[in-house]
Amino acid sequence: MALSAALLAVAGDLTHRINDGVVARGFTDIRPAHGFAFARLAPDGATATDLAAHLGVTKQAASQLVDEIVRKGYAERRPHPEDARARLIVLTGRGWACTRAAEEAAAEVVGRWAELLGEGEVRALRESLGRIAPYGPIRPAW
Amino acid sequence: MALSAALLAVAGDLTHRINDGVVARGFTDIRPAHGFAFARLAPDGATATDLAAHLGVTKQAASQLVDEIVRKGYAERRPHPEDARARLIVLTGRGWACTRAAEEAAAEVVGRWAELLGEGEVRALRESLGRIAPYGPIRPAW
DNA sequence: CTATATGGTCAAGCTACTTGACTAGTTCGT
DNA sequence: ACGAACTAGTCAAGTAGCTTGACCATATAG
Repeated sequence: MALSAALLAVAGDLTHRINDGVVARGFTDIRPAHGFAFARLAPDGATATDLAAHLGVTKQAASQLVDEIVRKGYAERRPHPEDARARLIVLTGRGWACTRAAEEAAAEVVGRWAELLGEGEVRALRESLGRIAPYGPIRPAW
Repeated sequence: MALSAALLAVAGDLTHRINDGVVARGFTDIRPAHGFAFARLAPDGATATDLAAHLGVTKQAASQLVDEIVRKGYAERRPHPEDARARLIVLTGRGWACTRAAEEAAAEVVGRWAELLGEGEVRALRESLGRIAPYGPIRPAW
């Protein structure tokens, strides 16, 4: 199997399994895309435009996504401390809980890889992928 | 950076770069999803239902995708030799050319990785990913 | 202090998917 | 061998998540 095909197959499977794990932990109303958004919001919040750039979509699409996660109680819009035009989107408690659930689910999958490959090989994998990972937006796979 | 995040970032980037490479080679009217379809059709053709299972979508969606690539000249529907209900979808010359273009583009990206990591590490990467790659459908990343 | 750029919203439209209902052909059970 | 159940594919309608375009409010540069 070609490297690129294997990589895409593993990535698709990983996304799917993380989503399943998050759903299994009781967060049934979100999609994988939201997880990528949460990852950007997690440290200190972000503006809708930041989020748009991170996800590689228009700011309108990002704004709609924010509407949704706000409506579902995962985040809230606050006035931005330094720019009266902007809003700072921050995770709520529920948002953080969901983020932790995603991390647990991801760790579970990686744990299964460790059983197949061994710890050393998993470390090497992380190391290699980390060195070729891009800086730009995290896009959906297609 | 976490392993799962790095993997998804690399996969998203790879998909995007392959698509760019395919477009640069003159195939401007297709999307990454079509490439996954071509991969399934390439050896000996497949039925729409096979394709649906491979892509993880409904057969109606697969059928619509087939409509599109037939209309654009990448594939054609033939009567199935063994089942009068079914149609065998096979690539045309243009479909094969596009598939080769995608392989070239993928090889180009992997070549860049080899510059960053070295040949040995790329081999190890392929080996590791091959061992954790799933058998099921190749899904879009989300 | 005017001109231009930027953050965000509103509205409308598009596209790739979905669900549901159906026809034509195949396979299984007796 | 014949009817029941299953399977390949299509037609039609609906939906979700994105897009483009127009716009307002605030910020920044000349």
